[in-house]
Amino acid sequence: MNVQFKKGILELCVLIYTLKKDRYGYELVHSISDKIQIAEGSIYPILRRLTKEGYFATYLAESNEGPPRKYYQLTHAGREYLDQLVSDWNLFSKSVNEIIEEGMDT
Amino acid sequence: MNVQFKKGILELCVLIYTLKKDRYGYELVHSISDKIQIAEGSIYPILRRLTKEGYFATYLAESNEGPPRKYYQLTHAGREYLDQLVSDWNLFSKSVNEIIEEGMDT
DNA sequence: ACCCAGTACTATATAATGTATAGTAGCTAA
DNA sequence: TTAGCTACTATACATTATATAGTACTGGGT
Repeated sequence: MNVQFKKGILELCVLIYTLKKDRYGYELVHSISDKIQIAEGSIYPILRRLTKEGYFATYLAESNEGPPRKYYQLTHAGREYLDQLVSDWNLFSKSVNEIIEEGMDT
Repeated sequence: MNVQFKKGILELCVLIYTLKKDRYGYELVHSISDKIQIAEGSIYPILRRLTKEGYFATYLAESNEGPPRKYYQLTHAGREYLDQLVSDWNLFSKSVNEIIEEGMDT
């Protein structure tokens, strides 16, 4: 899949998946990859950045399937940022679709 | 507007706008900016790259409103590439919308 | 006891691309 | 003649997805 299209959207995906429950990195990679193929190396930098910016709180929890998991919990600021991103996406994709429709109507 | 969302899409926009008739750079900047705000510095590198890759043929034409204009004409390969990009975009935006719908249904 | 696969995270370097900024140059109108 | 619009070029920069490598824990097969 077109790599450039993903720019900015992975952030949105990560935030959405943490909306209903706390998630850990490895889980996010595989959940998101069901829809949009991504690499492990893409998720962890995003998680660190969003945490640094105050959109996630984190805590460690033991696992019986491997090393401890770092869980990411959406903060209030994170929720607001997510809403903004979704709104931006809706406007953006609408504009792109209009350009395509107007340009391709044969 | 979210800068990252634009990555990869400007290319698609440029190609679409040259589908019905040949265009020059300055014209493209302003046409596309009606829908998605972009800078002059974004368009010209794209035009040079797409030309280098064989998706555009170019020719100069005089203008009575300023310096000569370099027109960009979509090649057959350019048309095929555009079709591919639109197809990629449709799949991508569908996936993103599914993720948003599934994640935000309260 | 040993090795391998799967799980889980971290760190670094790289590639792609939109933007900012600056510069060149032609035309028209006040 | 000067300002403003038109039109293109070039360079440096910021952001972000990826590739790659490494650390480390668990459990199963031999």
